[in-house]
Amino acid sequence: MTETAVTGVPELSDASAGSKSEQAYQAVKARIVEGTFTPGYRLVLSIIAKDLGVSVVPVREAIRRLEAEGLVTFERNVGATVAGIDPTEYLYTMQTLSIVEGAATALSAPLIDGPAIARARAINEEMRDCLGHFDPVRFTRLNQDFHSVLFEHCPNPHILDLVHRGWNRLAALRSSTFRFVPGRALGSVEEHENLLTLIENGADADTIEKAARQHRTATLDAYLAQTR
Amino acid sequence: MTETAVTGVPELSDASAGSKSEQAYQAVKARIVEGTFTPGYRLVLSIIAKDLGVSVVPVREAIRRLEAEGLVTFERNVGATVAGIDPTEYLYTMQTLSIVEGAATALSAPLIDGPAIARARAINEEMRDCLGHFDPVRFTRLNQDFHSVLFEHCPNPHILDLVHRGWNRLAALRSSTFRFVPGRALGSVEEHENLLTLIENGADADTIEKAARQHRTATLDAYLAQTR
DNA sequence: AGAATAGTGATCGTATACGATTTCGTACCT
DNA sequence: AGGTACGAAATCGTATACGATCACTATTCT
Repeated sequence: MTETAVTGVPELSDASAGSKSEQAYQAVKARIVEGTFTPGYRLVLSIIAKDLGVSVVPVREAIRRLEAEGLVTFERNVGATVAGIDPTEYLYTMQTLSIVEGAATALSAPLIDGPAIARARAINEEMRDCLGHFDPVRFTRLNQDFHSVLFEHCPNPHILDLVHRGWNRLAALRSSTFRFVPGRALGSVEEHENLLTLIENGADADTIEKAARQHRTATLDAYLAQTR
Repeated sequence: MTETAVTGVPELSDASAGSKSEQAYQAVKARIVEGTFTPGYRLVLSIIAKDLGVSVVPVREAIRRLEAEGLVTFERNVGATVAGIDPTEYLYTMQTLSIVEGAATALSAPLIDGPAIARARAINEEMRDCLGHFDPVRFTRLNQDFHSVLFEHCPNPHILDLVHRGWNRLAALRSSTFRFVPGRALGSVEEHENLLTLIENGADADTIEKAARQHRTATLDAYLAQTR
């Protein structure tokens, strides 16, 4: 019926994946990550089903999958809401992310070649440019690109998956809990450069892991200092 | 005739939780972890539904949740099978587990009090006893108990969750891929004792993390040496 | 005989319908 | 006036039915 009733969110049914469960999963996930559905938002199965032009069964399945990823909380006979209102969750997520990102960086480091480092460095310089004009969205996106380059050859897909899940959680939290910390951005860029140098020089895994971990921890500390 | 069919509904095995999705989830998960459903086992929705006395919809949902946890692989219009036939998966899982267990141990260490250490040590001594009579099942169970004591006060639930997921994956793999390595058991017990001493003496987080990580890595190495 | 193809059975995918549970508003009682 | 009990609306939970897709087999053409 209401095929394109949802405007402003173009790609919902055209999601290349075959099954409607998959479409629903991708659609809801995208809305959470991009901030359309903010933490605490009530996800009513029937409404989402109607918006997406599918039945409730595939939507229900999608919600459950999102629950398994920690993006949604689900209560029997009550309903689903977008997770992540609690600042404590932010702390847990950042801590976990510091660990898995550290490991992912250390594992990837030996496999990063010259061109990849050059690409990462270019992205980082773009980030440095961003510092002048206040643009948190762009900065965050570039930050993710930077780390994506570092991880693209990570030999352990499980760890990479954990990193992506952490990023998704953060994206969901960002819109409400997390606020861009201006004073932190410069340090972040410097640490990136630092990390690249370590990788270039073939530093040992332990050093790289520690540096990557602290890079994430520093962001957490900055957040804590700001909210105090 | 079938109007009062409700009275004759057979028990859903050992299920306990409320919704049937949950029951199906727990039931299938238990069968995978305990080894009734071995890797490669074909999970036909309709058969499982019939076995459990429920419809296919909740079973389908349960399977998808298990897929998200990595215990099941699912292919559209083909079916679901118990995951984990690939030895490479074993490697990935062990590597990931070494990282998250290491972090969990380091985070928990400062919170482990005297009685807990005593309990862990008692379990470890039981494991030492096991070395004489060949009993891999009991050994594995005690090993899990040992680490559970260490982690029971882990301040970050996300990390703890990752540990448990890893354990579940291993349990699913164990029955086929993994074989008990007799020569490794003694080393494992020694490392446990080592770990306890470190914790008792208040060693710094880095040392403990590294020790815990190597404890897991050593098992992986032993497996690799054996299969060569 | 070998390969391509059409037919058949099995299994998944989703829509619809109905039942179960919770929540919230309203009226009643104390 | 405050609290409690009842009832209606909303929402989730699951069974059933039917359609779509895939694997496998038998048949036919070259």
